[in-house]
Amino acid sequence: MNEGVEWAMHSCVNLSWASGEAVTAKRLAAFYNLPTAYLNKQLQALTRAGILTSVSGPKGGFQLARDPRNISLLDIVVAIDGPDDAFRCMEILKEGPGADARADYTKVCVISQAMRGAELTYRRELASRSIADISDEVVRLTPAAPDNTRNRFANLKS
Amino acid sequence: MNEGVEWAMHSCVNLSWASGEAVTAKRLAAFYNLPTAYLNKQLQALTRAGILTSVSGPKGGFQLARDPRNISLLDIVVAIDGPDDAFRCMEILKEGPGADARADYTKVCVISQAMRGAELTYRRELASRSIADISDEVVRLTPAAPDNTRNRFANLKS
DNA sequence: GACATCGTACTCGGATACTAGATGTCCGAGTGCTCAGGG
DNA sequence: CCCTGAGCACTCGGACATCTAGTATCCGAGTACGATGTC
Repeated sequence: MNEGVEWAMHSCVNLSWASGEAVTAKRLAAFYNLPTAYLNKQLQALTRAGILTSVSGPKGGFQLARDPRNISLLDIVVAIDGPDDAFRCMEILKEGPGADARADYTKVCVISQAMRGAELTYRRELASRSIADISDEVVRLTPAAPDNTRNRFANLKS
Repeated sequence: MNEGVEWAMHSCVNLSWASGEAVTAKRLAAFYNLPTAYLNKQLQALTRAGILTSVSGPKGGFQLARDPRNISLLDIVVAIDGPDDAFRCMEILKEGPGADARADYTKVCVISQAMRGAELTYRRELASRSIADISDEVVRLTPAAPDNTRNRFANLKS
């Protein structure tokens, strides 16, 4: 899995604490000491997926496009890592004996079904957790986190 | 995910129908028109993982090392794709404000927890399905499959 | 005729190239602020 | 003093290198069969 997924999730949580202000890729990257240009690339992907909105120019930056409750972890994974399943059925059964060239072995093959089923539970789990859930849990553990984040962003403004 | 996982699973199911005879990588590859040497590499990985046993020389080949009921799909995924989770927590929080260098953010980070939880359900699902389960299901749908496979192997003996 | 030994053919095993995708970087496109100039 | 417009500084956006890991291949190690020669 793409490493940018982790960056994107943390950045989205931080953005949920930015109280509506646009935050630049530069500051988001400085927060965790990440390469700015590469993080920017991931943020672009989130923007294309409709998770973030972006504004160019001075006072520009990124912010969440919708309520954090409506942004699931799956949304982020799909945006960064693509919609394809990890297990790709290449339909090798079509080369085997008694194969039906018209059949869709992605659906018919029992192994493909089992793998798809497992990935489905995985995705359901990720779809059931939103950025807001993550934020709430973090706040429960360390209530000062949002303020710390805002202060950090303020200090990075120099 | 490594493409060899699919090959390995189909080959294990076929081996479960080989009635104890060793099958060469050459024949297993010819079955689905796969590159022999590369499939051999995957079979080696299965052997190292203790899923298959291998014998060199004439009348050599591969066979299942244990009862198909005790070979889960997860075993195969781990053998081919490695034991690492897809999501690797790089502990970027250690670069953030108020970080504790001694803490293990793989365990502490809420995002890491959520991702690990999702992958856990995924692995549980795969661990609950054995090669024997797959075989049974295939036989239920097409009872002639094992015989077809044995015949195919016999015809490939030339 | 029977046995032992050598040779041979066949298969697994790991070391070695090749290639695609992830990682990382750079420059152009777009936008709001600032400041100068004129009314 | 206020308004207008051009310049500028800053940021996003996508095109361009680099590098790891998956893909593919080849040759050596190991083993059983069979042929051959001898007793």
